[in-house]
Amino acid sequence: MNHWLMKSEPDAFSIDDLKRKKREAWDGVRNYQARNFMRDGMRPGDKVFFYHSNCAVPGIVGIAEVASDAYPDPSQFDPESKYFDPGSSRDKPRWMLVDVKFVKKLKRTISLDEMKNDPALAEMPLLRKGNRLSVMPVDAAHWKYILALE
DNA sequence: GCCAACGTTGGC
DNA sequence: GCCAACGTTGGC
Repeated sequence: MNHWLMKSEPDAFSIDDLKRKKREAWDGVRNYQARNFMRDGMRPGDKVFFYHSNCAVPGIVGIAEVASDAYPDPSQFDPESKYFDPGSSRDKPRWMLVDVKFVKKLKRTISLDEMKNDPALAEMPLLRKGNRLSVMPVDAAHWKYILALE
């Protein structure tokens, strides 16, 4: 089983939104590397750190679980959607997504600041300078370590 | 709101 | 295939 981290802006979709809806199609990813992680790396049952970005205290706020295999992101075909991609087609869909389901909220936010200041986490992809990926893998060791911080 | 660090696009 | 221009992400 693999572990992941997925970013979301809480103003757009927060951990509380996922808790309320229980399950959500993770649409709108328009980065090839992030797509490849979802398409090629994720399997149902994989665990996910839910990360809030672009907010007062960015950090890990909860845990989710991959709830489907990857399938074409419907929003790429919808001209009304802001995620519409005229370069994609139903024959050859460019963008894939997975469903994720709510597992739990952490008792507290494991903030980006805290992780940045922890030498044990220095090698996390999340903390690499300039990393803007919204979907990325998490080492099993880092996963375990962060859970213990809660 | 600013801007650094990217990724993508398109002219050549 | 290079690279300048442009758009986006996301911390601050």
